[in-house]
Amino acid sequence: MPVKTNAVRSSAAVEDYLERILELINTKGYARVVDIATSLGISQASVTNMVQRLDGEGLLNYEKYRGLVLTTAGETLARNIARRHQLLTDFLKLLGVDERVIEHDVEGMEHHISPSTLRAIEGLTAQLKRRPALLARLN
Amino acid sequence: MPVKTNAVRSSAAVEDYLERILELINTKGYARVVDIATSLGISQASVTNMVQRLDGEGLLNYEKYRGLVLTTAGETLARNIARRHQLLTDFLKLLGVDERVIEHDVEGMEHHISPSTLRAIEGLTAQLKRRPALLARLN
DNA sequence: TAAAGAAGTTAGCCATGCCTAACTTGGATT
DNA sequence: AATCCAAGTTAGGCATGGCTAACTTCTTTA
Ligand SMILES: [Mn+2]
Ligand SMILES: [Mn+2]
Ligand SMILES: [Mn+2]
Ligand SMILES: [Mn+2]
Repeated sequence: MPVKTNAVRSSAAVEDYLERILELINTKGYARVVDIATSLGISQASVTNMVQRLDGEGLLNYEKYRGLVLTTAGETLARNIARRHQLLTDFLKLLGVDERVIEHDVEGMEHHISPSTLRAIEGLTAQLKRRPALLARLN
Repeated sequence: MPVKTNAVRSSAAVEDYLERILELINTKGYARVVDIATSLGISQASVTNMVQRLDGEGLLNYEKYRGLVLTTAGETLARNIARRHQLLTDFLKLLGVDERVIEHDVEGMEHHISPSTLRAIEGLTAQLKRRPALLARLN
């Protein structure tokens, strides 16, 4: 029978951690506690704490003093939030919003986008890329 | 000389309270603790607590056991978040997102929209309302 | 191989924002 | 005016997610 993957209920903080961990792994090949801390602008102690929690929740495998790898569940969540981040960024770039503002706003908004809203903005973004007519003089 | 209104740093929770209080006042004429609690789906105790805090922060005037009114600062904040809520709702409605999903997503997203992002989406929404051509077949 | 420094962990703390249970207040009913 | 009950408040607790300070482990270097 098909395996029912329990929809993990993840907070904004959890999503930010997973997203950043995946990004570090993709760019550096690994994600150390110190890297995660620096990248998120928080203390190493906070990262250690969260990493232990995520291990307990089965989102990553963590070996004390060693390192961590995302589980399948963790990577799925990470890719999912990364997708929302990317789409929102694309969309706002299209609208000509300043890069710094985009980063700030997307970092918050990305955690509140349901699948159907995501699809709608995705579709609109695609249309706008094709016909950028009405993008002139937006702000 | 011009009065510099200190930009009050408000959390998502504070914005939700203020927005709801303004809405209650606009529709019922007043905002009782029990109304706010029911409307936000939280306990009266939590509301009492927050209301006392908002009073301390000068966002409303609160008289124990009596009632409360928004200060100018509080009402400004309330109108501001209400505006973000309305715009996002309009925008997603235009995209054909389901009402329930809109409500859910907007309630979260509204707290992460900078002024320039707001203006950009505002402009886009206006354009789309004028030429709804590319809104066909979005989802 | 021993020491030093970087990385990681633990302990204890704090703010936010929610809860329930128990108590108080005030307005309506009689 | 006494009583009742809805509304309001207080006390105490909990989860989340930060922090610093102090300690431990690992790695690199002399
Ligand atoms: Mn984020
Ligand atoms: Mn992100
Ligand atoms: Mn909200
Ligand atoms: Mn709202």
